[in-house]
Amino acid sequence: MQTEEEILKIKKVKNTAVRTVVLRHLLSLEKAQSLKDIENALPYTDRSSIFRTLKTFEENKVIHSIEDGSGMTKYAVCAEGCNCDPKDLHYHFYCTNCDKTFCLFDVPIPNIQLPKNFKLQQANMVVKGLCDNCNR
Amino acid sequence: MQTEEEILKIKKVKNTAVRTVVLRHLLSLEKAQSLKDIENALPYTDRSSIFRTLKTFEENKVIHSIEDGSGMTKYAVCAEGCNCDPKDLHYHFYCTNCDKTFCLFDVPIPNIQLPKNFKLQQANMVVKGLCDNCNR
DNA sequence: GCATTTACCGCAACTCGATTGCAAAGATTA
DNA sequence: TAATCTTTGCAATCGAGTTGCGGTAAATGC
Repeated sequence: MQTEEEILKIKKVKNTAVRTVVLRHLLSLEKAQSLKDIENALPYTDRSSIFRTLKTFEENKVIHSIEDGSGMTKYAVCAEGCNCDPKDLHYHFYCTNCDKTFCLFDVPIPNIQLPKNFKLQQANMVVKGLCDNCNR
Repeated sequence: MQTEEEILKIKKVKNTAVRTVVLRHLLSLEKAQSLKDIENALPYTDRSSIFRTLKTFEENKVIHSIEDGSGMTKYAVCAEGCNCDPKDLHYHFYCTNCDKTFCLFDVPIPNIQLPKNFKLQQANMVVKGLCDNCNR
């Protein structure tokens, strides 16, 4: 497991107080977080600072964003070695009961045969249902 | 191809002026439309009426909604016989250049082996890239 | 056919997540 | 140190989505 400092260094993002605390928070959780989640967890850090930090992280591929259909964009730390290429794609699972979003790194994404002349750049694959905790 | 009246009858949705015009508009286009798209195309129809119409259509499985990551929910008419079950899933393609969203009915969705005790209800699979028109 | 109930429509207002302008504080460079 | 660039915090704004409400139209009961 890499530390915040190592990740920021590798991704060439300057280390600041807000960036460290946001990244540490994301690393400490296994689930994707919304801006509001992070804001609530870090009450002394300003929302717009967190917002801009997330944008910076995304541009530099420290994190990736997920549209899970909950109405809020969520963010999760990229896996080590991830370049956010199509090959780094993975499914996300959104629990419709507890509103949590999981990265399904272990579920392979098949090759998608697009129509002629369409070019794949990215994908956002969200599977919805009940997570193990809510499926009882 | 079914007419608006036939579809509404089959899906047990009462036919009204707004519903007819909205459904006709969606049927006339091969691409998924946002509320704003529809609003712009139907300048004499009120936004909230269109909004409620879309909600009604969605509840009654006349249309399905797509979160393509553009920030706006888009809507497309369900294929004939669609029940919006997981088996009726299909990929959507979002063109990052022209902002259009296509239903890829012909691309099969593989079985997704979820982690133990997770239950699939729905999915939102959006592939992003360039459409044939923009990929030149 | 007429009264009553229910559903639909249009307008305006509001909610809330996302985003931006700006000035102060901090870091970097010359 | 001075000049420059970046980051931060606050407040304001934007825009998609949603709702309350009164009026109108359609369906139902008598």
